[in-house]
Amino acid sequence: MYSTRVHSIGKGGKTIATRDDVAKLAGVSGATVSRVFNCPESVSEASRNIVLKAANELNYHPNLIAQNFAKGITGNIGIILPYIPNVHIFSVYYFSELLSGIGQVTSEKGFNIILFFHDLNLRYPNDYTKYFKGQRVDGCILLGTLRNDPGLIDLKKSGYRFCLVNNYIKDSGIDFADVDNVKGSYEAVKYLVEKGHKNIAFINGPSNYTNSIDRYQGYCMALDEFKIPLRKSFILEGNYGKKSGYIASKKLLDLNPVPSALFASNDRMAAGVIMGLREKGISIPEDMAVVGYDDSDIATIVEPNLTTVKIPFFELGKMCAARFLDTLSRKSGGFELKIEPELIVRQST
Amino acid sequence: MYSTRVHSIGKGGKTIATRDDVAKLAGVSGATVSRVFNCPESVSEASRNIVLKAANELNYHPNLIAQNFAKGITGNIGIILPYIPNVHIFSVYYFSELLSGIGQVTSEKGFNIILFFHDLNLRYPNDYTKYFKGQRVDGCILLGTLRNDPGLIDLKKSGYRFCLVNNYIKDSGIDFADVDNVKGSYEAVKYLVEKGHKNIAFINGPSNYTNSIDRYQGYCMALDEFKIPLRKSFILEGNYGKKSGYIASKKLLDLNPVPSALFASNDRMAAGVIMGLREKGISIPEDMAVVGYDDSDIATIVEPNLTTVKIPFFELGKMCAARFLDTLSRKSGGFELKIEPELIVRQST
DNA sequence: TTGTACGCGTTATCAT
DNA sequence: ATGATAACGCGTACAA
Repeated sequence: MYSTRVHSIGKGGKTIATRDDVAKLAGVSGATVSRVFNCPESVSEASRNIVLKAANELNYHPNLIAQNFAKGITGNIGIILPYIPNVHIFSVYYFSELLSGIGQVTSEKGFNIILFFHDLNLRYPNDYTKYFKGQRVDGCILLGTLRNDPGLIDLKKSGYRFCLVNNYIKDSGIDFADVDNVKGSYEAVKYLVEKGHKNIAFINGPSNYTNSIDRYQGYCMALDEFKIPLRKSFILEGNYGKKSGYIASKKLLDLNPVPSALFASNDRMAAGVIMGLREKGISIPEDMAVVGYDDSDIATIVEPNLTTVKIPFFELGKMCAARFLDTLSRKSGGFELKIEPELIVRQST
Repeated sequence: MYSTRVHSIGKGGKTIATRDDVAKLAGVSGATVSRVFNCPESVSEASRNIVLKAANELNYHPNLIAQNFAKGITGNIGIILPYIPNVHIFSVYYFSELLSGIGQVTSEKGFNIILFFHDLNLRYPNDYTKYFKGQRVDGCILLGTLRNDPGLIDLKKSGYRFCLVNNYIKDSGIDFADVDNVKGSYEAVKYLVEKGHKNIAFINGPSNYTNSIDRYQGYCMALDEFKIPLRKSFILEGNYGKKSGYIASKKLLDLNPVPSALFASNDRMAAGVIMGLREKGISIPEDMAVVGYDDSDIATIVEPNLTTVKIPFFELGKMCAARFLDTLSRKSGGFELKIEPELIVRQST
């Protein structure tokens, strides 16, 4: 009888040695082979050497899938990314940085990262449970989720293990790691006010991101503190893309009064604004001061370099992953992390 | 007797239903349950309905790990990324784009992507076989590998399934998807020559990348074609970072003769050069024409916008993944893909 | 069409 | 210190 399974066939037809192959060659039981690889101190030196020699001879390596399968874990952490066809999510600064940070921590702890591309174009509410149902991950970290997404509440109810980065839902009990965007925004606007600006326009991102809401709140707080009236007409909305900043810049000069400063809720939009203003002959910062947000690589590429609010996304990713892995192994309870941003002053103000 | 295994415990202590749980509830065998999920047409409608009802009641979902384990496949494609502590690899334009492209194709085909961070600081030669030995992936795509890395030859000999992106090794039999960088570079320099430039400096990336060698070759080819002598002093080396371009720009004006044009082998270095030249009061393109490479997002952010060679990395990632998955399923033989870049003319020339 | 039974490569328990 | 052996959840050849 002959098995048609492909299991032990790999590497161009060569057979892959299993634990029991090694056991047979070494003249010991399979259990002893396992012990040599898992708790070598519980095996006599003699047996250990025989087993290691046999393992080496057969080029044996424990099958990680089988190992995890037997242990009832996967060793995989899922990362759920928003996916919109032809939008290249990795090119967005903060996703890139976050992923690098998460990847560093998880790989140090021996976990694999599995990427899931979540199609946001599907009908509401988002079903995130599908990434957990096949039990191929021990838990997931969700990036780029929307504010008050009911799918997140459903996911929480389902009992699966997950956390959010760069978003949070108050009183939901959902773990998260985020930036204190209220404070970041407040500091930026406060700085402009202290430089003597009273007419400060604000171009924000879409309101379906918690980020945007928080940044708006910080803007209001700073104005309020200095008794500067809030003008609705000064609030513009972009989509965090450069082009939307460019478009917004065209409206800026038609405002009455014309603002002397602009706060953009990310650097890309700030770059678009600067491009648009330059076309109109406005010089920065003399005619208009501009403050960005993120301190992405763009901030030191645009001319003049951007004054901006620095968000340490890489660190955020690391912290989030570390806490999440702790939580998974039940070493700790839930977590709600907020890290502090920092204002970086450059030539655009 | 009571099992301490965590297998069926998840979701906060609730039990996860298995195939045999469903079978018992439905009053059929486990095999029938499997059939309902794998080849429903081979099951009578009556049984099928009973099984589906039971499965629904128990909230049953086949365990993907166990499924693949039984089938002897993993369903995972590994992506090996160069990892250097505190260097944020995802922030590099071409990694981001490639990953997005690969991710799109693999997820469409039902594969998971597992990211591996390969520490380049370990001693030579690179051992890539470790990512395969645990048999947790069906194959790997390697990004950012170095020219003639002996570790790649070793890996090929080992018989594991893999391919390269953005690199290749001649006559090695290693599958790859790359850009025709000789041609891209040739077109860029030819364009400068045709604009009347004779003194064209070149800032290249490190020579341990095949990319760099190819771009150098294209530069030489174009000069040769127009009988322009190659000046060694015109060849500068950077590290593909903005800062290295900035540093190189300082040497540019000391050359004799002073070049009237510069070709940089990526946009980041071109941006650095422009920044440096601006400090010296050199205006672009009047005093010095600058051409970049990649057409990354930076190209339209720097002022003036960069004339550059557009590399469709996203498409490259898609093509590579598609062919690689084909190869894995033995639908096709090896592949050697080279895609054509395109010159984009903007204001910097 | 359906059920039985074995195998996948481990871990972990229990005897010895 | 070591060996048998039962899980783990599923696919599937074979028999019925």
